[in-house]
Amino acid sequence: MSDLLERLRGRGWRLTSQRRVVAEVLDGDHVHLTADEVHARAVARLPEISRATVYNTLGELVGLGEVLEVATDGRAKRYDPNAHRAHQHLVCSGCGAIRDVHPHGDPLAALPADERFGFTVTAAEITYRGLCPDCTGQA
Amino acid sequence: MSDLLERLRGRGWRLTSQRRVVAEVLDGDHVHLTADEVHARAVARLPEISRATVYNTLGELVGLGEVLEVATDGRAKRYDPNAHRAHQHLVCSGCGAIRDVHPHGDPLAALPADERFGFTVTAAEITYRGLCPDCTGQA
DNA sequence: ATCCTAACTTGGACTTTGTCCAAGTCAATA
DNA sequence: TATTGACTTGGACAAAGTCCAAGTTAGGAT
Repeated sequence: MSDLLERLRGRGWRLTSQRRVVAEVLDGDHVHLTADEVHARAVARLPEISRATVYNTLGELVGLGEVLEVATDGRAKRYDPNAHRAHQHLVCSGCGAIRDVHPHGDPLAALPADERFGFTVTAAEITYRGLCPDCTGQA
Repeated sequence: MSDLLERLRGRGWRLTSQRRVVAEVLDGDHVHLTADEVHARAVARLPEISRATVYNTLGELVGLGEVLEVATDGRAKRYDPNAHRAHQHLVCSGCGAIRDVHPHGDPLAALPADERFGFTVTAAEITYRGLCPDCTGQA
């Protein structure tokens, strides 16, 4: 993730301790935290960081294309640092767990021209739903 | 939509004027209203209907499988009465317009077993994004 | 036809998630 | 190390939705 910070500094970002902490919190695979979760973890490292700054920083990272915003339910948005490899999401209907997944083929290809209604279609987001191993038993 | 009301009555629904109005508002193709929009249109027909009842009724219709809840952005959920024919959604990034679309092939088939992480996968929701004809020119 | 009652509706308070702003602080350049 | 514009802060505000006690009513029972 420190390469991320370097990259952002190259883009004129001022490197504050708050931004560093947010970037650190988002580091890793299969990370899909809500803004509040990011804030909670950031506070653990930098107690005085404010909610507003976390929202600002997340918004900037999304705008810069470094983090994806994922809305898998009607609740809080989640932030996914895995923005540089195309992927989709698999969500557990029981506990809400999320995994990054890689379906094969181009999802856009499945939408025929006569179903595009004149739109210029540029992306397809897929949410696969099911029960994770832990939740399959219970229910 | 009156067949819907009959069906629900068969399931023990009490047929109130409020529920009838909500069902009427949701009638049609390519309908993707937010709860507030449903409320506004319901009020036009039945001025004293409350927001709480609209939320209750929408929640019941979703629970009964008669209406789909669609969250295409991080904003308000939308309610789609076209629950009985499988379809996906095409959303305009400019103005938010939504169309029902029917990609071919089974979206689930594109997710290989080794990308399922032990989940029992039951559904795939696809959101295609792009610009509608009206928004393609501007931007 | 009318009565009864569980089911439904209501309005308002409350929660969650997120945005906005004026005032204070600080990273980075000179 | 002084300066300054970018950044951060906390609190007020807004949008979307939930919850609840009290009042109303659809529809079966009489």
